[in-house]
Amino acid sequence: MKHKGKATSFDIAHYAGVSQSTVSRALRNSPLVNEETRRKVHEVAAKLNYKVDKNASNLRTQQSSTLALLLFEDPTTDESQINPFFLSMLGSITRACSKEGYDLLVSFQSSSQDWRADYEDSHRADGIILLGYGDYLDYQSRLQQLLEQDTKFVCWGAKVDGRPDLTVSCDNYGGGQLAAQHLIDQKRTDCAFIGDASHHSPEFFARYQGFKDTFQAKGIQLNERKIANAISTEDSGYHATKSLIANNVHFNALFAASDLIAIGAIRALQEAGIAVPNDVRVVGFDNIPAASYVSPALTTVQQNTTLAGQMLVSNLLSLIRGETVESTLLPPNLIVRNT
Amino acid sequence: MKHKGKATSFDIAHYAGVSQSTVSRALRNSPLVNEETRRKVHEVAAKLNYKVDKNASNLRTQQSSTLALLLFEDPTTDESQINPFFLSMLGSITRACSKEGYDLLVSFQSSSQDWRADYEDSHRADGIILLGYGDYLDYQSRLQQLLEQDTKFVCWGAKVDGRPDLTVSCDNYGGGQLAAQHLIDQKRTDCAFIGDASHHSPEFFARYQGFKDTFQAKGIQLNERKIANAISTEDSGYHATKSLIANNVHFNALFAASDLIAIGAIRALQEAGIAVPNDVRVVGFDNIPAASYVSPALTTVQQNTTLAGQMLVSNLLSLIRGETVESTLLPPNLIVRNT
DNA sequence: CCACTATCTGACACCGGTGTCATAATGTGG
DNA sequence: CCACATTATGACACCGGTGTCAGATAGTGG
Repeated sequence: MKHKGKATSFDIAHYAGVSQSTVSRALRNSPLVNEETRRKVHEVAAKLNYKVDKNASNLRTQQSSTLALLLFEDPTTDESQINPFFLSMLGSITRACSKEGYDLLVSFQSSSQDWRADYEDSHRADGIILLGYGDYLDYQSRLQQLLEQDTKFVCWGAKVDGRPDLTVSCDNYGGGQLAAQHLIDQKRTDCAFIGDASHHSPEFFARYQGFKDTFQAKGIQLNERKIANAISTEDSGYHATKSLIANNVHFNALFAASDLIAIGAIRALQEAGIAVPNDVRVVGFDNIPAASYVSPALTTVQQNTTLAGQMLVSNLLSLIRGETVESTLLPPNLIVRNT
Repeated sequence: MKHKGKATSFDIAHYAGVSQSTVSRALRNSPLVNEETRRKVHEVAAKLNYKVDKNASNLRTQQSSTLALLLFEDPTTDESQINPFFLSMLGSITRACSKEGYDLLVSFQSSSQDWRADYEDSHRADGIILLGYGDYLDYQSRLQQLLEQDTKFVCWGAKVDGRPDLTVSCDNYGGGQLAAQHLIDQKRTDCAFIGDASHHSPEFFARYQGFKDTFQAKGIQLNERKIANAISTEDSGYHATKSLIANNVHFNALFAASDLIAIGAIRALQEAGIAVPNDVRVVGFDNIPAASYVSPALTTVQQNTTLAGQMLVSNLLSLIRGETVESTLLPPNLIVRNT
């Protein structure tokens, strides 16, 4: 009775005394099959622990009920740590996929050469989610390529003018405004910014713009000298802040383009004997888990990762179904803690 | 010239003026095909942006070059947060997979009913990695089922006697010893333990045993009243510690079964006006990213997640290839910080 | 009782590759 | 020049499902 290898629909057909076609229909609950027959087939299938071969099924139907997630990070990041913000996005995307009945293929783009966006071409996935800060290598030209190949994909991250790709992102500009308004309310108007004030990372740039513009609207100009560049790591934030301090730059508030940067900045400040929040108030961005654990607990702009994951998945599925979808901008949220 | 839909090997064959069989061979660099022909085929394939259809290929070869990762957490955990330790394992597993040329399917087991370990049965994956603390629902009986179905899988977590599954885990017992020895060296022998001292979670239990036995070897008996149960969340650690304090339990050291618990415990201690590390020294377990960011920085037992991910993948691949593999025990590592 | 419809089932082509086998073309030694 | 090995290629079955079509059976109305 025990076969070598897995049971196929032919085995079920044999034991249930029907044709293989009927087995296939019965298992997918086609209305064409008699109630009695369906019961019988299901029963035999359960007994033989039969599972539909997804490869055969996908091959025939030309779709995979699978999405692919491409996760890429700043190439200068060492390989041991992954930005916790992306990890929590990963978690919410996984959950959203499974809620929609899709599987998720995950892939890191750790080195430049293995840009593996061919999941759709090879019929492994019906669509692709791109997750990462958009300053990765020749990101732009690669997106262009995907568009030309008519690959279905959604990007996490800032919408860039003139790029017709579908994106889901946090309102980074609005988040910068929130941070600025909070500091203004606290009467801290002598601000430093740590992140990337150039166009290099569209997300960081938008955060900076919203921040700067809000101050400007109050007649306050941000001082160029109080801007330091950093990528999104604790270490980078630490060193950027240290160099500000070493250059005798003074400020009573600091806006960091990400929580990791903020955490590094706080460490640098504390080492220099500068009290947080008394001497310098700090606002971060992302609301990563660690933000609430550090002490003092970090005030930060929250990105709703659960919603973001759901929107990425549902927008992508709409796109795949051929519906017209608009890029989505999610409202950020200020979490006031102790910095 | 532009086809509707993706190009197939027949299209390549047509344009290259050879048979489809030859295309297939040429693209897989079979030695049977002439150098000149191979070049020509590759050239046409590149021009048409051809990618092998993985479904067809997998169907024929009966393997998928894909592994599946089942991530399950304590069912009481709310769905928004995922244990950061598992996230970093996820990261290292993803990297290890891609290094081996395998893709990774990720799935959360958030609710009880959707135990989807059928990735192998449905030929979606060649093997399965199970990741989670082993107190998930009727975990044991489900493993038994996988074994009976001859599914290829590896578990992260404690090796349980009499269970013939392949595991990779940290030496939790040894980790408990490290923590104990460290506290003894610091002359802190009045210890509390927060975690799970029952057999419920084999990992936590082993950590507790190693800890307890080391003290016992020095003639010190752990006081039952100083043990509090907690699952691996910050909140649970916080409440467990709070209840110890409320019950007037005194101690000058605390061993937490995980970093999240330790972070929650520190919060409870600090709120109660108990200084860390002066009044109570704290040792955690896992070395999650946040451990180094909290203040005071957490002393903890590190699990080498990079190595763990590599071992899980390589052991699973060995198992799939039919080689005999032994369960692996990874050495833990004490990271002394400021608690 | 026949014509016609509704319901159910089986035969068969097909998805796009891979592997086997037969065969053609070329080369080598006696 | 023939026997034989070597190399390169095409024809074809096959993986395990899904969808289409034709046909069998039962049911209904005139």
